[in-house]
Parts: sequence; C-alpha cells; structure tokens
Amino acid sequence: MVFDDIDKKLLEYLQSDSKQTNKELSNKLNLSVTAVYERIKKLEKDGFINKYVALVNKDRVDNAFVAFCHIKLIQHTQDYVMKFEKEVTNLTEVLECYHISGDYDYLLKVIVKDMAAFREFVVKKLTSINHIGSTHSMFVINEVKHTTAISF
Amino acid sequence: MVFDDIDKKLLEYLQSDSKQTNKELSNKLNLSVTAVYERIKKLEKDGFINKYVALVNKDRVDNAFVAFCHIKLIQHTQDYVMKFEKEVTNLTEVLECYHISGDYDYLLKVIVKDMAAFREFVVKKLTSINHIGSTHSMFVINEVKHTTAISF
DNA sequence: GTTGAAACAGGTTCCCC
DNA sequence: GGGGAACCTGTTTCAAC
Repeated sequence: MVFDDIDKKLLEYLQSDSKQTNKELSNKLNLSVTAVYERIKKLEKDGFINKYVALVNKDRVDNAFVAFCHIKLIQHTQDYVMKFEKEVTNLTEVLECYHISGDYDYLLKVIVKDMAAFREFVVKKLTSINHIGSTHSMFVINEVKHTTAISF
Repeated sequence: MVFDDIDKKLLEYLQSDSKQTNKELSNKLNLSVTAVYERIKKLEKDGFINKYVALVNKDRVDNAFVAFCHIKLIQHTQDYVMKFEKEVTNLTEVLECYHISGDYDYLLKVIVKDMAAFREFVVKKLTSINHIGSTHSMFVINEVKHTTAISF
C-alpha cells in the first residue's frame, strides 16, 4: 500500500484532534475535501487507525491513583504465560500490560482509587492469578507527560 | 457539578468509541438525543473530556520499537527537576513520563524505529540532558494490553 | 428531563478531469 | 489520483411540555 508523507501528516493531525473537519484538514494538507476523506477511509480500512476515542482528564476524576507493577512469573510454560496474559487483560484496573526484557517479566500500569484500593487490587486480584512469583510496585507521584500520539 | 452514573456510563462509551452518534448513545442510555448532546457538551466544558483523538495501530507502523527507561537524577533541586521535565516533555520519542516512587526518579515510555534508533536516542538526546545520574532500560517484547479507557 | 421540527454543517457519493 | 457539486445523515438550536 502507498503510505506517503501526506498520510503521515494526516495521522499526526488525527492523533492530536480527531474532531477536526475534513475541510480543516484539507487546508492544512493542501488537498481537496474528497482527497482527505478518501485517505482517512483508506487509513481506517487498512488498519492504521484503530479507533477514535475520547480522552478523559485524570485530574477531574476523583482519586485517580496510578501505579506500575513489575511482575515475575514462577514458570514460563506457554500455558502459564497465556493464562496470565488473559487474566490480566480482563482486569479493568490494568490499563497497560507489557511483556518486557529484564529482571521482571511484565510491566503493568494500574489505575485505582487510592492506596487502599491498590492494596486490595494486589492482594485480591493480582496475586490471586496463579503462577505469579514476585511483584514490585512503583507509585506515580506526578504525570509529567502522557500522549497517545506517535510521531512519524 | 452533578456527575452521576449516567455521565459515567457516557464517558465509558465515549472512551471506547467517540464516533458513535448521539442517537446510538441515546439508545444505550435510555435518554433523548438532546439530553445526550447536552451532557456531552457539559463534560467537555467542565474538562472531564480532554480531547478526541485517533488511536494509531502500532503494529502497522514500520518498526515501532517501544522501551521503558528508568532515570535517576544526580540532584533534586527544583531547578534541575523542572529543567529535566521540560526537556523530556519536548522529546517526541517520549510518549509518557512519570515521576515515580522507588529506586529511580522517573519512568519513561519511549517509541523509536528500532534498537539502533534507541541507542541513538539514549546517547544523543536523553543523556545529553544535564543532571541525569543513571538510566536503566527495559524493552517491550510484546504489548499484551493497552487501553486509554478508565473504568468508573 | 422529553419530543419534534427546523436550520445548518459536515460526511458521503458520484461524475468529471 | 484529485476536484466540484449534489445528496444525505447527524448535529445543533429552539420551542413547548
């Protein structure tokens, strides 16, 4: 597929504000509205754009406590790994989960109400998943930067 | 401000798909289109909704290499901290930056082309910021889960 | 908060180059 | 592939309840 510099620009614009009209985008890209429309549809169809979402302001949400959890599994058989990943994915408190290199196997980003809720989450939900060896938690003191936009 | 269970539901819907029509939302919430419209405008005005964005599929982007970097500062004077945070925020490779508890001061989520580009990033950009003591990097082997939607 | 209608803007389609 | 005009769907505003 063709994926040129205009598409990259377009993706950057849509990543920063998806509510722009095609007319606004056509001005920025020096294209016609139709061309913008067709390029966007193409990017959606070809899976470059996953979805369009509203981003919620964490500061306005009461008691948004964010933590990162390192997790080590006891064993790494395919069974254990797949089961762990499936169960972790189902936890609404887990916003992100990465299989990573290093001392630990996984890094989780978790959001809960407060420290008490975090303790509850670790004890009741996280460590109740079998095969977890050890965990190590870090608490977010301040969110310095957070963007969903990838630069091209 | 009133922020009831309907608003929470509405935010959850908009976080999962912001392109739904007000009519679709009105069906899900058992409200009129006008009521949905007014609630959304209120949530936007009151800052609950930061913005609307397109989420790009990392798998379709050539060579999206993601790493997490722990960073320790040499000193923690207000000057150093603010300068570091400002410079890190300006790096397009840095998607997220958190001031965290624990052995390190900061946790960064970085996206670059490949391992070579990561090395380049660390040597040329990251450690050229003054006052950085030590860094420790972890590489993402697989993204198991990634959502921007907070549950209420 | 609801309904309905009217006005408008934007998305979508089609035909042209 | 891009441009222009017609069409159509959704948003926005307003009235009355």
